[in-house]
Formats: sequence, structure tokens, C-alpha cells
Amino acid sequence: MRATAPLECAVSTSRARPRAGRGGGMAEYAFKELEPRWQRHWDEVGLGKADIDSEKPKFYCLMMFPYPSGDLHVGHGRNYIIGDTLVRHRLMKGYEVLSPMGWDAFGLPAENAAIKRNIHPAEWTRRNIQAMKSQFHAWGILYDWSREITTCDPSYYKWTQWVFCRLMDAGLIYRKEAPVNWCGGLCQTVLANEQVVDGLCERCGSEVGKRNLEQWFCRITDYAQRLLDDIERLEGWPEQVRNIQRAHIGRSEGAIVRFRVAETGTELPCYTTRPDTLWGVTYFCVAPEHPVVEEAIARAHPAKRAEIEAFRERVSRQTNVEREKTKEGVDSGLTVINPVNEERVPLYLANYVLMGYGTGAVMAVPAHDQRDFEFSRAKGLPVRVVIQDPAQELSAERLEAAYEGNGPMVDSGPFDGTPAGPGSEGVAKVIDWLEAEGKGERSVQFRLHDWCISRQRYWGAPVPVIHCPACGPVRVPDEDLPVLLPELEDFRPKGRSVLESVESFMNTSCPACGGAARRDPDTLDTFVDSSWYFLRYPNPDLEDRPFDRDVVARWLPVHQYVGGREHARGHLLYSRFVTKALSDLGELPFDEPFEKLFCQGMLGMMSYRSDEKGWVSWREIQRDAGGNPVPVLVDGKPKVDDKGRAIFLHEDGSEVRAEYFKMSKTRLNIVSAGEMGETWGVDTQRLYTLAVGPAELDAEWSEQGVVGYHKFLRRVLNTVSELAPQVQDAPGEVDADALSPAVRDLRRLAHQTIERVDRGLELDAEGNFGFHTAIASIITLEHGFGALPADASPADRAAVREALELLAKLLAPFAPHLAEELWQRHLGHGETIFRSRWPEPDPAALKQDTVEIAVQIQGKVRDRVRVPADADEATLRPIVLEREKIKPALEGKTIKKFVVVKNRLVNIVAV
RNA sequence: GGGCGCGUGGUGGAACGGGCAGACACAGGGGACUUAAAAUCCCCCGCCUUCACGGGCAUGCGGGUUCGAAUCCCGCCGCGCCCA
Repeated sequence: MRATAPLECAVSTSRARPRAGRGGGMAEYAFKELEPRWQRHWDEVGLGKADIDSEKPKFYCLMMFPYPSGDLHVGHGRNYIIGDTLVRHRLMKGYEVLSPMGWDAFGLPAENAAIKRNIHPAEWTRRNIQAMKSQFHAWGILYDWSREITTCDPSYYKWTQWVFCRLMDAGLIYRKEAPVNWCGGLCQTVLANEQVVDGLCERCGSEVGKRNLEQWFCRITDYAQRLLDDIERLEGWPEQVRNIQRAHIGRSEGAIVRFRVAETGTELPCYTTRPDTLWGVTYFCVAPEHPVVEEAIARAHPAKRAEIEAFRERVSRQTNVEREKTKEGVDSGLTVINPVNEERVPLYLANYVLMGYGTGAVMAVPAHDQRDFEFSRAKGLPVRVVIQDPAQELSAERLEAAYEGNGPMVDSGPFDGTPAGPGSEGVAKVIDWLEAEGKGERSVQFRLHDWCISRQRYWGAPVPVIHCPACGPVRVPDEDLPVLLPELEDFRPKGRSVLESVESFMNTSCPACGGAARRDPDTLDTFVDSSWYFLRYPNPDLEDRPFDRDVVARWLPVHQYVGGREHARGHLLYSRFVTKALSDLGELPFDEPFEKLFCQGMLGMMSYRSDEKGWVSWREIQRDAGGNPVPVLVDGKPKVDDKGRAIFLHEDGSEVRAEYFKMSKTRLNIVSAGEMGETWGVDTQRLYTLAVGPAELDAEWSEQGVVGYHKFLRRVLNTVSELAPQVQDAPGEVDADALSPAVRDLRRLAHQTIERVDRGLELDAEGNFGFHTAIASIITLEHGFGALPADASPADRAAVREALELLAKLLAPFAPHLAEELWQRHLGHGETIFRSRWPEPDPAALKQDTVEIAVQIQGKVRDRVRVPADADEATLRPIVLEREKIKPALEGKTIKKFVVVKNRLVNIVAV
């Protein structure tokens, strides 16, 4: 693309501006000095403080609060840098901004780390909070620290317990014995499904087994339909996260069909989404844990009995993932009667049937379900086709895979010929018929399970319940909250609840009858802590309530939530649920917590590994002058290993292979936040973090890239420090009509940049920000400045001054320290730039007299021509047709069409 | 296997509702300044072709709609994510 116009005048081509050399007045970019200086200044003027009673429009910007886990690397920074960029932009736009921060300080990571280091979790947590807080400060992130929340603080978890009590009052809390994921390794505790990855513990990597425990559950399934329906309202959420939630809730429609055991008459209700295939049932499966298995054992011959028991025992040790993969089963010896045709089919125990889903019993239709098909082939069970493929005749003998498509029903009694298939009319008709015949009924099922909220660990909020021998479980009265977590020396897991062995904690009296009673020894899942924390920030000091209804009504739902995609199922779903439950209880006047959500991608970096040394630091790799790793060459080509990974040289001469990963300590591919700030400054980090690529995508951190943005900031400083003194005495108002052409161009560019930056700082239609394009446009603006002639007119000086101020303001959300330095030190303002007014583009400044348009013939660009702005066909036609590149090409042809796209192009169609 | 999404230079990526493809940056090349280096500044940089002016081909591949397609539609191929 060509430059807008060749600029003859001195201002606005960089070429014309003599750059000062060393000692020639070039300002030193002393980021180490100026960054802390302005951070102190912002503290002093209380820039991060929110006035909760302000009348101004409000912006509640929330960044997911972290586990206080220790050192931060630049990859961690992305979340907070994105949030703070928005915060500073909205501040300048005149919003009252609430930007709080806190600590998700309870939970396994804190406890495991504390055990490993042999210090108390409270102390470990306190230190980490200290370290992280000062890092946030050093990053220049504005928080209202007077609203800081720490979930392990009794003044906070008192209200977490209060939330539990409200849910309990609402009948949403219950106890049940349930097989739960049990980490037998370091954690020694129950894990949520989200914490089990590929059958291994997410935290410690140990194998996860099964255990039956009496647990506290929360009836989130009561809200499944609403949680699903209201996803439609979350228009400010990424579509991907909405999809994950829809899938996780997993609504399906079908029927419960009443099968029964032929030998004993026991009812075996079974849920199916495909009642149209009922006539194709050739066997029946139950989970090995199903109660009916006891009947089978009781009636079986001894050999059979042993087989069943062995199978059940073996499956009990399998993880759910294994169970779904392997598809094993054993005949129970019993048979089951299919209510639609009174046929008797064999009853199997199958490992892939899980007790937790539906009724733990499934009908098997090998012809129309692939899983059943595979199982039937393995066991030699019959196959019966009951839906015909309209494309080709299916027969049970020749079938090579289940047919799961649509077609007419066959061999299905009264339904022969009915169109059937997933979600078809046949399904609906069969359900109506089942209901009419009393053989079953319509049913909606969800994949979502109730939320297990109890943990057998120490580092959590105690469950505020007292077990009384006379009254049963009684919740602790509100006035007795909090139930304090006792201070323990030894809090290591011992295979049961840690608190159970603390007699002084356990022994208490029943709040109902006053008799001797025992406390509940479990602690709450940390997802409970974080399911309501956003309600506390606007009123963190309330002592008699968790939040003030009127205050949260004014400030919530959170206007912009920023955080990682990994919380799509857990935290975000639980927060939505708790908000709805509290809303139903009349505690809240809204039922969705987060209006808009943005999920940033992760930052990664090349990591290097050798066979002998394992992972090595990226710092130890040999590099060329440009800072690029030197590839090992074989026959002049870069050497790669069998997986195509490039080979480089370690500083000791050994070969290492490169692989890209998200930043992690184990792979040594991290850049620590502190080191980054030391070397390049936090403005450089902030700018690079946002410029490196679209914020919603993962991106690769590179040292060379960092340097590029550092140089840009230095260039900005030079430009402003050189030009500002020359326009100090310029008139305050810009006389737009008196500008030289070059300055007019500069002014137009500056005002265009306002539009571009504003656009990048608002969510677009796809739910993404455009930080990187906003920064690109600021760079373009900087390129637009040139040297100012000594005899420049007052009007030109005023416009250059305006453009310099715009440059500083537009840069402010991204590189706040440097922008403040430019604003106060170089442009001579007495108050922080963040209390100056964010600029509005001037429509007059944006206007152009002439524009360059493309001239196409048959859709191919043949010429470019400068024409008056907004010219119509009548004006353009004579200009274009006389062009020396166009005229000959149309010789002897008739123009059939003359398409004009205003200010962009004309397209001539001629034959 | 199902659902969703994505394929643009050496690289990350721009292209606002179909309208000049490659903004901006990194990497690379050349030059200025300098005793030299660093720093800084300037120029070039999709592919092919041409001494040059220019021309041809280009947004994974093949079709279609349109005056005009990276963008819309259909079919392939490849990748990613989520759920199995």
C-alpha cells in the first residue's frame, strides 16, 4: 500500500526530521526511575480508588483472582494487563471504575505446597500474597486495595459459610453417600471431575481411584434448565465458553421405559433418547454397582456368582475413562422383559454403564447404537434392524456398523413405517404411546451432576453444620458464624477429614436441643469461596451482611470479567448458580453475575530439551547477532528430529531440540516478571503483551519482539521531548483552516487513531478486543511526526501540540508510566493524564479533500488516481476514461457497466 | 465418532457490512553516520517473469454466485478445541 500522499512540506516525513544523536538532546528513557515514581504518584492521588456512591456511569472491571501461588512470570501478567488497560481507558472516558483484587487463598495448592515446604499454609499464603501484591503494583495495575479480599480470612469465610447456610435453608444442600474420585497420592482427598485429567490427579499427578463417602452436595441440577436457558442472554460472553457450558449441562430429551426382571419382577426403569428403537433391543445392561446385581448374585450358580463378583470388583478399580474405553461385560444370568413387546432379553453387567448417569441401566440396540453394536459383536449377541436406511437395505447379518441415521421404522409392531431417527417424529410418537400404555413416560435428563462441595482437607472453610444424635445435621445459626478453622500444627491428610481428630473443634453442643454434638469435619470446596466473591468487593467491610442489596444492585452484574478459559465449566457455572439461588432467595435483584466475559489466551515460549540434561533454559542456547538460535545444519538444511522438531546448540556445544509450550517452571521456558521489569521496564512488558497477537489467542513470547516495542517507546519519548518545547507557546485552539497540508495530514492521522484505539478497546461482534491493532495504529501515528520548521505557523504549532497530546493520551492505557511522563514532564500538565478527558475524533479533522481510488477493468486493478472526495459517477467518468493506462485498454469496446464504490474504486466492465 | 472453530508472506498477524490483500511488528537484505562497534536513522522485503517500464500468478485444494470473493454457497484436504 502506498503512502497517503507524498509530503513535500517538512513536517510529517520522518526523513526530514534530523534525529538527535548521542549527547544531542536525545532524552534518556529512564524507565527504572520513572515507573516507580509514577506508581507512587498514582497511589498518592488515589487513582485506583472507587467512589462507590458516585453518580457517574459505572464500570466494574473484574479480573479473576489468583491462587497466591508465588512467583509470577510474564505469562501470568496477561490477564491483569488486559484488565488494567480497560480500566485506564474507562477512567479517562469518565467512568467511575471499580477494579478490585483479592486472593483465592484456600485450597489444595496452598496446602500441598505448605506440606512440601513444611510451613503453615496460612504463613505460606501470607508470604505469597505479599510477593504477588508488590508485583501487581510494580506492573502498574490499578487496584482499589481498600477492597482486598482473602478467602481464607475469617471475615470473608464467615460469609462463605453464610452462603452455604442460605443454600441449605433453600433446600439446595443435602448429604449422600457417593462414589467419589479419590486421589490416593499426596492429596488424599476427594477430587471434582474437573480435577481429574485422564484418570490422574490434576494437582499431584497420582492415579485417581474410587471411594464411597458421605458427602455434602448442592442441588445445582435443580437449576440446570435455567442455567442452560439463560446462556442465551449472555451475549457478552465468548461463544466458545457458552458452548462449553451448554455441553457440560448436557440436556437431552427422551423417555424412561419400565423394563422389569423376568425372574423376580423387579422394575428396571431405563432412560433412552431413542425410544423409536425399542423394538430393536436384544439385550440389557446395568452398571456393576446397580442394586439388581445383588439379585443376580443371589440366584446365580456358584461359578457364575464368582464371575460376577470378580467382574464387579475389577470394574470398581477402573476409572471412568477406562470404563468407557474398554467396554467389558458379563452375563448376569437374569433376563429382562421389554415392555413394548414382552420379549425376554439377557441382562448384562457392563463397565461402560455408569451409576451416576440416568438410572444406571441402559437398553441395548446394537443395530442403531455403535457402542452396543461393538459390545454385541464381542459377546455374540443378536442384532435386529428396526430402522431402515432409505439409501440401502440394511440387514442384521451384513451390518458392519450401527446405523444411527433416519429412516422408516420396521419390525416395530404398531409403528412400522413411521419416520424415525434421532429427534424425529417417531421418537415423539413412541413416547406418547408409552405414556398412554403406562409403559413409560417422557423425561428430560441432564449430564450435569449435583455439585459435591465437601472436602476432607484442612485448608478450607469449615462446613457450618453440627451433627446432633437427637436432631440430626443442624446448620450453625447465623449469629454463631464464622465457624473458625482451628490453628493446627499437623494438618497432613490421613485418609479422612483432617479436622475429625481435633477434639476441641469437634465437640460442641446442638444449636437446636442444646445436647452434646459433633461438628462436621469437612471443609468447603474452594469453588464455593469463589462463587460469590464478586458480590463482596463493592462493600468489603460490611460486618452484619455479606453485601448490601442496594450497593450490589448499582454495581452488578460485573460489566467486564477477564480470566482464563479453564474456568468455563467450574467457577463460571457455580458463580452463575449461586447468583441465581441468592436471587431466588430475594437477596439479589439480578440472576446473572457477569455481563461480559473475556478469556485471554496463554503465553508460551520455545523450550529446549536434551537427552542428557533434560530441560535447559532458553538463555543457554547459542544465538546469532540477531538473537536467533543457531540451527544445526545437515547438508545445508536445518536438522530436525524424528518428530520434526528443530535442533539447536546449547552453549556447551551439545544438541538440544526445540519445542513450543506454554510457560512453565518445569520446562524452564519462563521469563520472570521481575527480570522483565529490570531489563526493559513494565511499560514494555505491557505493550508487548498486548501487541504480540490477538488477546484471545495463545501467543509466543520472544525476546526480540520485546526489544522492538521497547524501541518504539523510546522513539515516542524522543519525538515528544524534541517537539514539545517547540510548541509550548502555541495557541490553545487549533485553527483547522489555517493548517499546512502536511500538518493537516498529521492531524487527520491523529484523529483517525482515536477511532482505531477506541475500537480496539471495546468488544467487537465476535466478543474480542483489538489491543494489538490499536497499538499498531499508535505506532503508525508516531511515524507521522516529522521535524517542525523553525518558521512554522502558530496554527501548525497548535495542531502539532494537539497531536502530541493525543499520542500521549492514546498510549496511556497501554504504557501508562511513559504516557504520564510525557503528559506531566514534557507537555507540562499539572495533573495525572488519567484524569484528563479521553479525546473525541473531530469529524472535520477526518475529512479529506481528495482521495486516491483504484481503477479496475473487469475487476482487475489497472490504475490509481487521486480524485475529489465523495465524487460521483458523473465526476469520475471523464477523469477515469482519459487516464493513459485506461483509455487504450477500452479502445473499441463498449462500456457495459461503470461501478462506483465511493472513495474506494471504480470498476469498468467492457466488452 | 459427534459438535464447534480455523487454514493469508520466512514468522505473529491486518484487511470495520463483498470493494486497492499483506497494516503493524519480528526475522532477513542493503545503505547513512562512525576509526570501529553499539545506538540511531533511511530504503528493500509474497511468488514468477522482465535490463527496465511492465506483465502474470497469489489468501489450503476444486467448483459456484457476483461487475468484483480472504470474506458468501457447495465439495474435498489439513489443523485445533470441546464432548465422547
